[in-house]
Amino acid sequence: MARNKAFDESQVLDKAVELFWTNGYHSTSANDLVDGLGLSRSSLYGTYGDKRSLFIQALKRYKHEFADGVIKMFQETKDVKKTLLTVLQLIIDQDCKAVNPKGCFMVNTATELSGSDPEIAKIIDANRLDFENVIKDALLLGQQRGQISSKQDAKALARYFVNIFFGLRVSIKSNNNPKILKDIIKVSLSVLD
Amino acid sequence: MARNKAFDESQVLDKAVELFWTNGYHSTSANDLVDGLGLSRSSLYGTYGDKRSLFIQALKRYKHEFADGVIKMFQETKDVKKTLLTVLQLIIDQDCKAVNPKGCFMVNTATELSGSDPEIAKIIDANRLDFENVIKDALLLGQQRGQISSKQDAKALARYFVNIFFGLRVSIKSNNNPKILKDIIKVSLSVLD
DNA sequence: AACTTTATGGAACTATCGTTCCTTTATTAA
DNA sequence: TTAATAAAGGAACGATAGTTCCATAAAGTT
Repeated sequence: MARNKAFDESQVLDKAVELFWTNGYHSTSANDLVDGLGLSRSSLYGTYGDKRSLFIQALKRYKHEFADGVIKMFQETKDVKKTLLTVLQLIIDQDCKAVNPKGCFMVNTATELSGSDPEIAKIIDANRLDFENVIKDALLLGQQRGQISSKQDAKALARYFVNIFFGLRVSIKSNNNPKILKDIIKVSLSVLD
Repeated sequence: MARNKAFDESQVLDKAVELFWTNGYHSTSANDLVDGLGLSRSSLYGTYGDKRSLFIQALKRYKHEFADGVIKMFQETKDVKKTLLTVLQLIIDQDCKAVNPKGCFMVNTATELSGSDPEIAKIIDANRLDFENVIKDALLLGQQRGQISSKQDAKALARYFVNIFFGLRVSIKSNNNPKILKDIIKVSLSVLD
């Protein structure tokens, strides 16, 4: 019937994630997208809609590509403290190697757009809640098994750990000194003892 | 010799803090500044230089107006745990009342510009270090007095608390539900027991 | 092969970006 | 009161923003 697209739609979306993640929404121009994604204006707008729409698609893809993997780790955990350490270590490793760390796409977007775009704020808080819930379940299991202290409420602990993640993502942006980050992780996990 | 300015230079800078704090750097246009500050383009550029220069002046003013007050609280503290609670409560109160919470100007700027502007990243990390140091001293004093546990290193604890602050500022941006924030604070402070 | 449909390339549009410049107005020292 | 200096107002600048449109190219259907 008609001509085929000359690009892989989801592959291009990955590049969009990269661009928006690195530079944020407002600092990524339509020209940057055309150059970075390697397709023409018409294909861009024809396939993904306008800039904001593409951004939202990229944000959702980020959730599936990165956040969901971490969520799975908590769902399948045998030792929640170990998993928390692994995830925290993962966050650090990702950005400590980098020359200028990207941080977390969700966190970056929260500070840039949550105040002005309620739809985007909703996506971000839904992601936050997913983490809260899965970590809560993992902590509950750990408490039942006696692997971690039961002194504190699992839900409160889960909220606390999500907050730790958020903080680390910010800390890393202006100072990715591993020593500082190691200190933070060590103290953060001590609430489980 | 010459005509006087028709505006209070530091009062206008306060308005600039408000604008950049609320909307960020890229989302605050030159027109927004002209409208919001209430002075003409020529006065704006003549007095503060270009947009980036004004932004940096606003960021530094924010530090003096807001951060320095908190720093003083730690310097004069008699009970570091109580002061930490007060400050955390202060952060929450500021943004829980608001319709769309502004978060922290430093944190917002870290995620928006630290990756692309090293000079600004330096200002932000200097601020972070100021907090780390003053909280560390306060914690040391608390440990010497036996008011808080000495199980953990004061410097590591201080780094941890700065990270908690950062996290809260992000958490608030997309969900300023006080219950969540209360949970976070409660668990966060438990490391001092 | 003709027709229909969609993708592509790129020119072009309006609006807005940050900034500059010039004229007019005000102030104060001489 | 005049000369010197700086502030204010606002038009205007070139550059870039995001987006649309149209002519052309390609692919599948009949």
